Amino acid sequence: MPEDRTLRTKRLKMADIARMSGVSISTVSRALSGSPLIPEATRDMIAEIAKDQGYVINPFARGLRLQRTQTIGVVIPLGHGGGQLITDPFFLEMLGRLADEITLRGYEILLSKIAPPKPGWLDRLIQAQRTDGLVIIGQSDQHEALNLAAEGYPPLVVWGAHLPDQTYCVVGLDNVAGGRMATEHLIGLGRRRIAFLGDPNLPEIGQRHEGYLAACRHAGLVYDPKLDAPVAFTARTAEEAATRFVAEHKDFDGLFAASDVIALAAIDALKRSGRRVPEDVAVVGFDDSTIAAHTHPPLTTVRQDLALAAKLMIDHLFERLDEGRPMGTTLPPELVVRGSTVAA
Amino acid sequence: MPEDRTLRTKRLKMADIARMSGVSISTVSRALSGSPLIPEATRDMIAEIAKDQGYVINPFARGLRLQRTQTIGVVIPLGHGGGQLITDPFFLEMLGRLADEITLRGYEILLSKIAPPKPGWLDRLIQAQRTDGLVIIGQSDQHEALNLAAEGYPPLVVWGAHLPDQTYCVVGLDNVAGGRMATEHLIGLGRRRIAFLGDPNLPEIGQRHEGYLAACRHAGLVYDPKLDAPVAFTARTAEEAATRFVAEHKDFDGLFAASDVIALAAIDALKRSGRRVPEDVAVVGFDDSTIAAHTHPPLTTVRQDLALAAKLMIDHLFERLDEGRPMGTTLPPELVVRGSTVAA
DNA sequence: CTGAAAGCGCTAACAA
DNA sequence: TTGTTAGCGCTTTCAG
Repeated sequence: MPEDRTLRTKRLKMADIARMSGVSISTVSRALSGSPLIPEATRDMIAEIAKDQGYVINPFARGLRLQRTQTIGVVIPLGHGGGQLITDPFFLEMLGRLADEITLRGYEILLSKIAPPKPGWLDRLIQAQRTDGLVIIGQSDQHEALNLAAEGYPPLVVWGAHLPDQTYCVVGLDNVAGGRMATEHLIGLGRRRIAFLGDPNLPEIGQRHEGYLAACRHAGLVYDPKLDAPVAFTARTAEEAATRFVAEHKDFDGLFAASDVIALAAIDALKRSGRRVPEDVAVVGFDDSTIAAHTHPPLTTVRQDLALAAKLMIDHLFERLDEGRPMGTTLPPELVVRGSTVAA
Repeated sequence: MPEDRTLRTKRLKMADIARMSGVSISTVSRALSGSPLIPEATRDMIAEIAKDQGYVINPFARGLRLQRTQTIGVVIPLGHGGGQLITDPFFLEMLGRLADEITLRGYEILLSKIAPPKPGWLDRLIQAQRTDGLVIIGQSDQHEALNLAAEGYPPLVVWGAHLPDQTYCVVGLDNVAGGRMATEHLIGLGRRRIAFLGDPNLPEIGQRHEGYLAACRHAGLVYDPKLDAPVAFTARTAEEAATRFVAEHKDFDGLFAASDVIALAAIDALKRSGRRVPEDVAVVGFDDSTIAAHTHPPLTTVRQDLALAAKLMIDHLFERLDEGRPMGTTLPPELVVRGSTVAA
């Protein structure tokens, strides 16, 4: 197995392979790209020499020439709280799924964390021409920037909320339905004082919040802004808010959290404050992360199918790399009932 | 804010900025790279025009010329089980931490999943010259390949086990100590029939297994190979093995799992088989993933500090990008005791 | 201080 | 069927 030898010191270029094969550079180029102009025998001979030598085409040179990079950019804009770190299991799992889909299609993945997004960040990403297309995980507060960029740059797909005036391609859950579903579940269990935990300035959370409000209204519950805290995607703020709810509102008996991480943090805080879950307060999360099924109590949550979501996003992206202009897909939410709302 | 305008249709190049600024391309190049040859006034003028136009240097052209990419490759070799997907929270969290550290230093991240590693995979990655350096998450079964590649390629850092004949730079836990620690904890609780779950062909797991054996031996326990199952990092195989243990070994009372994911799957299986955790079987995991603190019961586990690990890896990598040749760091494991071994 | 020009490694007319 | 050649967009000698 020649390619298992120790690494040759020199980086080879096509000219080296050409010399070794006794042909010109163009012939090597054509042979390695499988051009029908080159007879099979020559092609195989060159391919073998290249392989033996461990030669790999320099993607920068190739990219410069072809104006294609064989790379998809995966971008995580962190416009809100959560500090600078990518830690929420939701992002991480989505990233893993996207990586699988992109690799499957023979593309490379360039990962960018934008924290915080500064004016022009998306333009710069596009202008740099480092990638053939862009997948944005989460709109954050960048709806306007996305709308502007999408006008002149088709290969862009976003995970997030569907917004009325949006001109870019979005794959996302029906968050209003998800929020309604979660809240109706709590109401159906007889809960009447239902709190909300999550930052509605983020489009997805805003829509989950809408669903929450709609469900409350429909059931004739009074909306109490004191039970509605715009916490970020971090454990700390969620714990503080939950602790405050307990202290200030003895009668609150239900909680809809905008993510599983928030829900877990809140449950911890509730327990510490002496409330039982689900007996005193029933809790619903959002995402159905891997954790949700294993927590104590197991978390009732709204499931997002990230494997499917990632596949759809990349499918759409590749259509857009051609002539297609799919405008996105809305996925149905699914309520997964577990012990945090219904005692086992 | 000019850069918030809609995207210009045309991709600009340096020549365009040169024309607009009334200078030559070389001057623009020098100005944008902050060369002291250019007077500040000219430099600012050019920088402003470039910014106004949303111009960004083409990294492929620059990379081709400079033979530097400003990119670090993060590689996940999946030589073993776990199928083709990146799903284990350990990988995902490590990836997130690395991304933070790399971004911090102004480098881009190229993410590669290698599943399964084929002969020459590492050479090809290196030869492609797409990255200035490589971080490998987990040795998988690629110790030999890493050793060979490291000879001629300094900017390589690996997360994994320290092996005696290793020539590459490794950051990793003292896994033997971790395994011993976990097992001694179980023994200290009076457990005598302790099972192991994990594939010792992976170097890290092999060392945890060594620690497990050493602790058992030291305590005078008889080693029973029937309580030692080489399961992969997936829930399914772990559940099967745990179920089998229960069926075939009525007296087994302790379990050391090579990862938290394995531990959780095993706990599920144990519960389904009617065993109580920790009363009937005490369970220790490994990793202290975010989940561990929230499971039922909360998981006793061996903590790996991934934030620190990621920082060390990237520090070492950048030293190696210069003249430094750090050979790695061994991190101390830390036992976190929770409810899966000691009832609350 | 500034510009002209060579060349990084590759692909694709265009010629032969 | 193959080779010659002109760039892709940038940096950097070298010459003013």
